Amino acid sequence: MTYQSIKGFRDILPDESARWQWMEGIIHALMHRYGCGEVRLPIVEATDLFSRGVGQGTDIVGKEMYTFLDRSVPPESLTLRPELTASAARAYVQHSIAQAQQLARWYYIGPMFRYEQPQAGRYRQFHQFGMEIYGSPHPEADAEVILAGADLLGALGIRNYRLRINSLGEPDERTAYRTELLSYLREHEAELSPESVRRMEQNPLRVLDSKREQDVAATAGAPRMSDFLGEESRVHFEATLALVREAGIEPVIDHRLVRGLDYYTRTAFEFQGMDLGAQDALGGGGRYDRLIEEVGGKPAPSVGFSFGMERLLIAAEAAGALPAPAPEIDAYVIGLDDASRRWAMGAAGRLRSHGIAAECDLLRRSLKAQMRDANRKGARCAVIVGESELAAREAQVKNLGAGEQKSVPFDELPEAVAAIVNAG
RNA sequence: GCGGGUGUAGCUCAGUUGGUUAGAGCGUCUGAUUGUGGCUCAGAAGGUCGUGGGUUCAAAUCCCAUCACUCGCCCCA
Repeated sequence: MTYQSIKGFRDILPDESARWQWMEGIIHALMHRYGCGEVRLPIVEATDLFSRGVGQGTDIVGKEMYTFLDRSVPPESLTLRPELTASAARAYVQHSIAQAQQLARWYYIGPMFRYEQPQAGRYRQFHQFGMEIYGSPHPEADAEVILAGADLLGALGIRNYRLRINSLGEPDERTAYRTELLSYLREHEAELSPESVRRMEQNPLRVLDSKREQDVAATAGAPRMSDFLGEESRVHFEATLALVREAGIEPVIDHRLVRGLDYYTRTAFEFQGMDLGAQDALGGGGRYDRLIEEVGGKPAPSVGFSFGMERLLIAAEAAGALPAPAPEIDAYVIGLDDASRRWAMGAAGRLRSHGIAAECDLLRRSLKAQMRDANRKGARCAVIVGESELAAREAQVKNLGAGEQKSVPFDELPEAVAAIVNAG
C-alpha cells in the first residue's frame, strides 16, 4: 500500500455513507421544522477570526488548529475551521443580518479540523451539525436550542444520554468567581494533579472538569459558580431550566460543567452519551452574548449548540436505531447476446426515466451471473431478453421475491416493473 | 505531547515449545443439462505474514528499530 489517508482522516465508503445520508436527512427535516435556514460557510477563514472568536486560552487555539500561510504577498495566515460558531458569527456580521431581521435561526453541517491524537470518536477531520439563534437574550431561546438538541437525539433513536447544564454567568460575575476559585485552588495546590496546577493560573475554571479522581476530590469543596450569579443571571437560568423541564426533559445541574470555549456566557450545556468511549460528548452548546461583538459586530445575543456527527452515529448504532440497508436497485435488465444487451441498456434508461432504479450488466457476464448479481443487489425484479424476446418484442419479467415470471410487451415494461417494485 | 494494546487473504481471525508447499469462516469468481437468482455441493483465485535490520542450520513465531492502526490521559464533537 503506497498511499494511505493521513492520520485522523478517513474515507466514508458507500456502505457507510448510507448512514450519513440517513442522519443528514433527519437533521435537515428537523431544522426545517424549527424554521432554521442552512448556512454553508467556508472551510478556511483568517486565523485571527478563530483565535479571537474561540478564545486565546483554549486548547483549540493553543494547539489544535491547522494553520498555514497562503501564497499572497505578504502571506496571510489562514486556518481550517476547528468549529463553526465563530465563522457563523462572522457571516452574521458581514451580511448585516441584524439589520434585516431581529431574530435569525441558522444551522450548519460540515467538516471541522483539529490536530489532536485520534481515538474512539475523535478524528482530526470530523463533522458537526450546529444550530445558532441570534437576536434573543431571553431564556426561551436557550430552551429552544436545548429542546432542538433533545429532539434530534430522539429522532435518531438515541435515548441513553443525559443533559448536563450549568450557568457560567455574566463576565463580571465569572471574574469574581474565578478569583475566589483561584484562591481556593492555591490553598489546595498540593492535592491537585500537576496538569491542573499548571492550568489553574491560566484558566482556573478548567480545573473543574478534569476527569482525574485526584482533581475531583481536591475540588469537592470548591466554591460554586451558582453562588456568584447575579439576580438577572439566576432568573435567566431558572427560567431556562423551567422551560426545559416543561418539555419533559430533566437536566442534571452540574456545577463543574465549564466547557472549553471562552465565549460562553450564562447557559452552558452538554449532551453526554452513555454508550460512547472516553469521548462521550455527543454535543454541547450554550449562550454567547459577547461573541458577535468580539468579531466586530454590534452586540447581539446568541445561543447555539453543535453535535459531533461521528458520535451521533456511534450512539445511534448502539441504540440499534440505524436503518436496515436498502436494496441497491429496483430492477436488473439482462441481455443475453450482443443485440439484446444493446436493448437492455436502452430499456434500463427508459425505466430510470420512470423513476425506477435500474441496472444492467457491464461485464458481459452469463445469464446466471447476471441473475446472481441482481439477487445480491436486492433487485425486486429481473427483466430478461434474448433473441426470441427481441423478435417477439416481449420481455421476460421475473419477480425475484415471488419467483414468478411472465411475458410483458416492451411497451408495457415500465408499468409492469413498477407494479412489482411498488408492491414490495 | 504522554502511556497501554494490536499488525497474518477483501473482511473476521487461527497458526501448538522457532522446523517442509502459511490455514479456516465469510466474501469474490467458476461450475453442478441448453437461457434463470437465493439454499446446497464441488472447485478456483487471492497473502512481500506492516516495514527494515538482527539472532539462528532454520523466523509469521525470538530481539531491536520504525511505521500504521487502536484504546486511554489531556481536551473536546
